[in-house]
Amino acid sequence: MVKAQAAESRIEQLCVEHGLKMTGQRRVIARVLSEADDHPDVEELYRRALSLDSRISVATVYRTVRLLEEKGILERRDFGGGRARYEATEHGHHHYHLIDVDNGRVIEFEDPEAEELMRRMADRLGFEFVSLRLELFGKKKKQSASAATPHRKGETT
Amino acid sequence: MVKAQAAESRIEQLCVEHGLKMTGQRRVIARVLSEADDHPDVEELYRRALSLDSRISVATVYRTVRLLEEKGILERRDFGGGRARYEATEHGHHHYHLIDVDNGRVIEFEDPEAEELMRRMADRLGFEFVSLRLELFGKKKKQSASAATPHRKGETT
DNA sequence: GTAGATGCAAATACTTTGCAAATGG
DNA sequence: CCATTTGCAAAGTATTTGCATCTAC
Repeated sequence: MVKAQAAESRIEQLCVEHGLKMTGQRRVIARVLSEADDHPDVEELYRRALSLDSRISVATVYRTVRLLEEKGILERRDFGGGRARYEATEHGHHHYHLIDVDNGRVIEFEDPEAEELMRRMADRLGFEFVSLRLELFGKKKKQSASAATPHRKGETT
Repeated sequence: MVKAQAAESRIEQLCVEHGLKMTGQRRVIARVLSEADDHPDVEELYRRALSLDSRISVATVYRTVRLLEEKGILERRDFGGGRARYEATEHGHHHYHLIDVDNGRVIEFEDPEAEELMRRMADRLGFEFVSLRLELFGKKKKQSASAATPHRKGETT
């Protein structure tokens, strides 16, 4: 009684839960997104999807990321440079991005205080908090006397 | 000995200080930018410039905002919606933006804590703080029991 | 006088869309 | 089956650029 089938990717599961029709193309794109640990733009998603299945067009990638964004499964990011970047929506623990201005690399970090602070700020301004966009730009320091890099989640593109 | 001439706009002064050649078009665009208290996109800057002087092309507006951004006189913003928005760089006291998700209106606010917090975060991650992009998205609350709206700077588009 | 700025239109870059053919539930 | 989705190419936006002409310094 074991289902002998290629494992459903995490994002594919979410698609099914949202009642989306799972075409071959969507399955591939969902898989690419599930396996990505960076912030690919559409062109890059298309490239990765093509390497898994050649019968995908870039228009479908555009349509799919738009759909998944509307469903709240994906989040669109803008790190400058014109093109939108995508990453899977995370449930509770939000993270933010530090962009290395010298090479464009992106480091994710968490900061529980930041959201707390901004929730209070929204409240004071008479608004209900919806979301927060927080991007830090910095240059890597040369000398590293401190070994600790707390809250660091990883470095990607 | 009084110079009888149309007052130099603040941004025009900055242009001169940066050694830019002051053409008629640049003077007009500088004036429009100096007088703006909102976050106009290129199309809007072009419209305002045209109303002061008809011999300006949109290409020049694009070229000028790019130049002024490179010189650090202007800052480019992205509030979603595809087009870049511009505002004059402020010296010391930075402000951030709260975007009303219902109507796209933008409210500026200050928060000394936010930058402090992010400077420390950058430091912990081994980076030298360069800048911070912070945008808050919210919905206006209905009932307003609190009269105080501290740090509020103004509401624009 | 001359390096640099401008206008115009064509080019680019990213994204969306119309339509006929293909397909998932 | 039939409502949806897809591919393709054309259309849309926002922005940049080549080139001849103009202009600030």
